Amino acid sequence: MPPSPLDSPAPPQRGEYIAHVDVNSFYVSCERVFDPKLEVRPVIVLSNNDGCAVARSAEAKALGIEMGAPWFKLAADADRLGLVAKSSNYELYGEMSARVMKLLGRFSAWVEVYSIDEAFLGVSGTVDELQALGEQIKSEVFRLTGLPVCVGIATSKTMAKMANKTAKHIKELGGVCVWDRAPAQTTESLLARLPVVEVWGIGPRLTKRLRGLGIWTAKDLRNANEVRIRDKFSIVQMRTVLELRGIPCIPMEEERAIKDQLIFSRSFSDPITDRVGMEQVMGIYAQQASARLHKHQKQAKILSAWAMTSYYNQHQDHQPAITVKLPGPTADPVVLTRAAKQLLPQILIGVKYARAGVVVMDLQPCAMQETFDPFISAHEAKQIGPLIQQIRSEHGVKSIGLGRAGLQQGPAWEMRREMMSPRYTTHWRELLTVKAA
DNA sequence: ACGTAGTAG
DNA sequence: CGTTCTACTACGT
Repeated sequence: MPPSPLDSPAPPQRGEYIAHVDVNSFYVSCERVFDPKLEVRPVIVLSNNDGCAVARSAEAKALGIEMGAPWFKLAADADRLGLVAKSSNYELYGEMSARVMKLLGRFSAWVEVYSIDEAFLGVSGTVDELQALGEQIKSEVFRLTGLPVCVGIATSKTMAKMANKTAKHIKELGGVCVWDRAPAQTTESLLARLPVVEVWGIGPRLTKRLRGLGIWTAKDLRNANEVRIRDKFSIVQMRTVLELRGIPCIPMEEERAIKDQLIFSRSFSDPITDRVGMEQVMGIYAQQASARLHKHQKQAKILSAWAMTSYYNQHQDHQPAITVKLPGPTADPVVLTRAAKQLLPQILIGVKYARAGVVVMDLQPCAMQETFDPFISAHEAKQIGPLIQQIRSEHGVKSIGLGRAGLQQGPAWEMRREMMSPRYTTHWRELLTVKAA
């Protein structure tokens, strides 16, 4: 039956929705909770090594400070601008995150923790009920943690993210945006003004290629032929097109009990140009990976190691990498170190390597039972890894280490603070040597 | 199965 | 001179 002006208003439709909750400038907001003087000032939080800005307050953004802006370019002007920079305090952020996520569990039994400061919630109701729910989430999180969040609610994850972005940008919304509650005219114009790079899942490379197809805005992408998009790009981008139409294609996920891989990688304060230096790095990184595997009670079946020159090094570009099948599932530092050092033959003398990393993959939980395994290594059987961890916890992390990674007087790069992540570095730079094999 | 590309936060 | 770190999915071979 065609609608007529005499019809009573449609009864409010209850529907299944997804709420996206995101803490505003998360790291900065955490700092502000414990240091209110930072309110109203432009504040940034720096990455490891105090390398670049990874979180910016609204005031800092207003100063034109970009995400990833290198601190060395900002430091000179900081005083003049009244800019406050803080080094990362990941322990603090992790704990604040846990508080927020626990709170969100009160509003939905279906919470997917997407990142340290974001979650998706399965919710349902009329758009007005959802508006009230969003406002309640926002005020309760603030009341109980001191952290400001925005809430976006829509029928797909991509649109929930879009709604959240809208809530952040249009301050009249008060930090909550229920997409379907806004007049179509409004949402259409929002999509038409939003550059396609702002869409969740569309990065700079895809943006360039999409422009070649005449797709510049979120609206252009939504209206694109999804099959054509799939053929030109991949199934992922086709899903994005459908999600922009409000059709959920990205399911809510269970918490991943077992991560697929674990990475330890760092940039060096000074480049490494020889195999001895790289050998030491591989030893340290492999032992870090081992420690994390132990902590999570996991074992790995595959190890990759890689090194690379700086992205900014115009003269050299070398990215050696290896992948090694481990003799069996293991977290043993001796086995992992030996595997990681297989990268060394590929290291070219004189090339300035700027970073390196160790990746362990194909992770599985440690078997609880003590099974007979003819392939288990001698060190593993003797539990060298757990022993090292225990000694470190009792005598400090500088007390013990394997091979070159245990040298207390390492080469210059090792002593630079830039080598270290804010939490772990203060520990593992002070290792001693022990012969384990 | 493995290496590469791209993306997110 | 110098620009983070971790983790995922998809694709090509």
